[in-house]
Amino acid sequence: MKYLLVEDNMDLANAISSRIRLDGHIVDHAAKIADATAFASTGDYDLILLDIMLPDGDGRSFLKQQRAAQNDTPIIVLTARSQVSDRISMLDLGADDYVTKPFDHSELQARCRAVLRRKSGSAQSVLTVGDVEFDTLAGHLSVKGQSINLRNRELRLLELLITSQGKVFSKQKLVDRLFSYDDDVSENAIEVYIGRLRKHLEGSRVQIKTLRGLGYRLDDDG
Amino acid sequence: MKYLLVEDNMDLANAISSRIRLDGHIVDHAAKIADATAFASTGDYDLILLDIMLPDGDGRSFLKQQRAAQNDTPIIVLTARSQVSDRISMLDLGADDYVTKPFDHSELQARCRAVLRRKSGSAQSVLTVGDVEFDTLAGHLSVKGQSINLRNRELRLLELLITSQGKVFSKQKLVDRLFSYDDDVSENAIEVYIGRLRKHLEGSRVQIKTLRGLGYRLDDDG
DNA sequence: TTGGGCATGACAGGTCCATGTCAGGTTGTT
DNA sequence: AACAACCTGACATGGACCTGTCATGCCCAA
Repeated sequence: MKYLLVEDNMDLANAISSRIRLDGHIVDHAAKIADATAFASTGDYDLILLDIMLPDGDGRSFLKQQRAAQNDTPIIVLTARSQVSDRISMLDLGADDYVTKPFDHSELQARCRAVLRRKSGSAQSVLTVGDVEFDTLAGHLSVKGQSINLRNRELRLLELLITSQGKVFSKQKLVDRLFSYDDDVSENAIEVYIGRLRKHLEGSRVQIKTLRGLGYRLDDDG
Repeated sequence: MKYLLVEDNMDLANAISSRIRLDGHIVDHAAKIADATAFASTGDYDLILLDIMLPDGDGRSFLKQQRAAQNDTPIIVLTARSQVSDRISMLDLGADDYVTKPFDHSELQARCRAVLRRKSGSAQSVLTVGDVEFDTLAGHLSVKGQSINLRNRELRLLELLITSQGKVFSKQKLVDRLFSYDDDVSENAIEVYIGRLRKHLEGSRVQIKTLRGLGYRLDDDG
């Protein structure tokens, strides 16, 4: 999963970011609304964590802006305890949930999971394609009943491909979704990971097709 | 578990050793019967893997020698495919099993487990002492139903103490059983590990007693 | 057949974790 | 009290694993 954290307090931002990374996710960080807007416009995020008090404006405007622009990426608002009335209006403006500061990480984690589950539609976390089963929550793959260990990056890549099974992803798109803004990574990294994933999927009906010049697609050749 | 591998072919010996170590066990290696006898006399091994063709004599003599000396450490013989008649006589001489070369590691592994299980008497692998449950096969500890993660060395130490619950182990004895001949380790390492194990056992009725000048003993204070 | 896109084995850097040592403190025995 | 045995927090080391790059070779299209 790729998170966008919008928060101007650097200490807090770093703390939250590192916890999210520990869970194996990617985080980009924006300290201003202007930056947040630029990041969000890529549409590469699965979840946005939004502080309301920001130096160049109110989180509310960002929220309105996003929803007006048809961006339905889940947004969780981080509010201070005092701003009670705000919290309700946040939900009205299209926020998916809010967490009152101070919070501990396990609470935030739980809210994130809940929101992601709600948005992804299905209550269940196990996706099945052909003879492949993928548990998005546990991050676990099994092929023909055989359990297979994936490394984190392989996992995230497979998650992308399998949740939009049949869709074509360009290498650049995959880079954008799998890496944070400031690591800059060659597209070859994607080729390498596709190769590694293919190795894991050997013997399965499910395979990753190369569309020369376009990208990759997960197919079920049943 | 501590293994003694008696094998003169260095390549094969190294291959087998490293696989055994990967399983978290200790291996000492002897290339000659003379060395093997010296090693085995310590009685610190849980299992002996014995090649028959050795430069300074026949594995048979070693086997006879050990059994005559009342050493009932399990012995698995490694034979070449041709030596058919030998294999039966091996069992008569007191071998517990044999494996014909070439074999793959999973086969050897399975035979070792089988022999160890047979020798330890109980078919079940879960030992219970007081409010502590220890699964020797899975290498897993739980205290009062709470699952606890142990590191490999802690596991092996606990395994020793719990399978001979009530017996006193001197620090030197523990070093001999937990480490291979060529790592030389201070007795302080044992003190450290006892301390770590005690931490894991906090809140349990079961505890490790210090017998000053003598060693350690696992007790159930129920 | 030529060139760009793609595949892949080998490798280097980094991170995480298990492990044993050390130093200094505590306990127990004489 | 004095000495040895023992305990323990902090640390250095090393190995295992993850990860992205590189170099090289393959493959497909024109």
